[in-house]
Order: sequence, then C-alpha cells, then structure tokens
Amino acid sequence: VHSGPGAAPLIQDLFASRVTNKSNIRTWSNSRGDGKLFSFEIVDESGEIRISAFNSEVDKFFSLVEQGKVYYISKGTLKVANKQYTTLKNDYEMTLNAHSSIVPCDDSEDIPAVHCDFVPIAELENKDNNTIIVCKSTEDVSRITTKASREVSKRVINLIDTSGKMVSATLWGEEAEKFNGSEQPVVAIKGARLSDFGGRSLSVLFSSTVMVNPDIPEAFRLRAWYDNEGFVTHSQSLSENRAAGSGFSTNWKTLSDLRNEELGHGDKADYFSCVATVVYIRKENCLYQACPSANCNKKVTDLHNGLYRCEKCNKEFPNFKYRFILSANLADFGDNQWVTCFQETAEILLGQSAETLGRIRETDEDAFNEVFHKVKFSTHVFKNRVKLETYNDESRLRVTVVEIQPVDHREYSRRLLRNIQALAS
DNA sequence: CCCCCCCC
Repeated sequence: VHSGPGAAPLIQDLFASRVTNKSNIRTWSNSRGDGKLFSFEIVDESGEIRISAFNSEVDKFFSLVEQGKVYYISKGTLKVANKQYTTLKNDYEMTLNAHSSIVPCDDSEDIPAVHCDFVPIAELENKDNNTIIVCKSTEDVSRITTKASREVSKRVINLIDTSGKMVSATLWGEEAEKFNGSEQPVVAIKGARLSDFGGRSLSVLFSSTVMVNPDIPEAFRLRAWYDNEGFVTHSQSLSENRAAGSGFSTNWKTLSDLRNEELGHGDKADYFSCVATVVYIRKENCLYQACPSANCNKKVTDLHNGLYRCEKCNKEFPNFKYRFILSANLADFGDNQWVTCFQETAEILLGQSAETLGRIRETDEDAFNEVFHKVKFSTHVFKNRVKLETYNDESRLRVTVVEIQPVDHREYSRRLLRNIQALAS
C-alpha cells in the first residue's frame, strides 16, 4: 500500500493472496441510486482485507474470483473500513475500480487458508465479539418468519470445546439447510456475532466463515479430544437450552403480570418464573408432624401417650417426621403475592431440613427465629405453579413454589435491558 | 456506491 488514507490511495504492489469468503451478487436500491455488488475477503501472510466490486466490476470479476483460490490483486481503491460492518482485522477495505486487475496464481502453500484467533467457549461469557472453534450436536432445520415478513431457514447447532462449556450458534438460510452435524464435525466459525440472547449465543452472519473439519492443527487436537473423552463430558451451556424435548423457555413474569394477565384462570394451571424478594414468612404452623412411613406424609395425631396415629395408614407409631408447609409473602417492584413452599422448596429457601428445624424449634427459640430472620429480604428466582381455586363462591389464586434458584444477576440484567429495548422500540 | 445477517 503506497499511500495512506488520504485521497483515493491505490494498492499497487503484487502480493499473492487467497480468497476466503465470497458473497453472492446483491442488488440495492436507495435514494442514492441502485446497483449490484459482490464482496470477498482475502488473506496473505500479513493479514486480511475485504474487497468489494460494484456494477461493471461485478461483471468483470465475479466468475473469476473463486473461494479458496489464490490471486494477484492490484490497483484497488482503499477506504477506511466501517468497523460497524466488519469483524476483519483491518482498518481499511478495498474497492475494485476500472484499473484493478485480478490475476489467478498457481496455488502457493505459503498463503494461509484463513486467519483465525480462536477463543475458548468459556471465555465468550465476557467477550464482545469472537472467533471460535468447536463441535457437537445440531437441531433440525426450521423455517421462521422475520419481522419483515420474510421467510428464512434457521438451524441451531450446539458447540462444545475443551473448556467444559457449550454455546448455541444459529445458522441461516442455505447454510442452515445444508449443514450436516450428524457425525459431530469440528466446526470453526470466524466472525460470528456474539449475542446476549438466552445467556450468550452466537449468530452466524453473511460475513462469517463456517469451516467444517478444517485442515488445521487446532481442529485435529479437538477431534482427538472429542473422540477420546469429549464425547462423554457434560458441558454447561452458556445459552438457555431451548432444544426440543428438554422443556421450553422460561415464562418470566412480574407479580403484577400475574394479575394483569390472569394467570391460572384457565382449565390447567400455569407456570411462571419471577425474581422476587421474601418479605414475610409465617413461622407459625410451618412444620407439621407427619406419618413416618416412607410414602405417607399424612399429618399424625399426637395421642399424648408417646404414640402418633396416622389415619391414612390406620396405624400408631412411636415417632413422626417433620414436614414443611411454608407460607411466604414475595414481593417485586410492582406487587406482592402469598405463595406456598412444600417440603423440598421450603428446605432450599430456609437452608434447613424440616427435621433439623423441627428439633431446633423444640430446643432453641432464638436459633429457630434466626433461621427466618436470615431469609427475610433475600431475593431468588422462584418458579411457580398458579391456579385459581374457588371455595364457596370465593376465588383466590393459589401459587405453589416448585423451584427456587439463585438470581443470576448478569442474566437478569440482560433480560431487563432487553425488556427496556423492547419498550423503547 | 453495500452494510441485509433475521426467530425465540
């Protein structure tokens, strides 16, 4: 490159470079006119650059330029690259003009196939954009309709590497239809877009390069790792798992949505998840004495003679077991709601087994109160079952907690930001 | 001079 970013600099030296990513011919029409173009990327030992050809240069060069082949390319016009539209490591882009020439070159092994800067999946969590190498399972192709009423094919592939993490990548269009993941190929993706959808996921762009079983050392190492041990490793996904059969996406609601959307008013119960804070727990009656038989949780009657009677089993026992039925009041920024936690969820919320807390209650009132004090104003993700129940013409919403999880603040913040964006658009 | 890259 002889001149800088000043007045229409030209590429004049003859260096051989390999074409790595060639687009189809596209047409455009806008207020500044219309036309057609195609673009491709080239690499040599020193780096990579994108080249665009318009109108007559499309006619001249489109069929000459082939993906993977090596050429001498000279006298293109340089302009500063708009980083918004490219992931290539180059501050400039080249446009072909009437004086440009492209001459095929006998393939030279010195010319690299592609420039890659592989990032372990585990590190995607904190990256803004990336290039990765990975492998694993695929979903079937499906057809979706875009907001602009355009129908397009998509296929999600799930990718793992030696970092122990998994990430989903979405392929589009023809690439989605043709992709064959049935034999767990090694896949290198250059220039995917890293999105924060469902945690973190990847979208493969037109400008991305997807290489299946590429002929590079990283791919051979990954193949060996997968065949020896990788195929049995459990990888934790950075992406929310939406694969068919493994459940559906989380039905996030706020507590005011619960009323506004009349959840639980249908024939079947509804399930929803919320981020909420415990504002009150009823300590009284949170534990009951239950039948000690393995599969019976029926409340027993204390006969006050050292024996406890279970009406269901029609038996008397010298002992009982403690079980939870815990009423808690949950609040978020918009509303609050009484919920019930049975044994498993109550034990998680209080951090104590029913048995232990029952014994504590018998022996140490302060320690018992402390257990509840600690939980007050703690915030969790609650997954709940909700159903409107009617007794004697009186309806009330019964909400049962079925799962309690810690708040993933990173994921929660991203969801809030997405919601704000959706409200703003 | 394009810059579309989608859907949940």
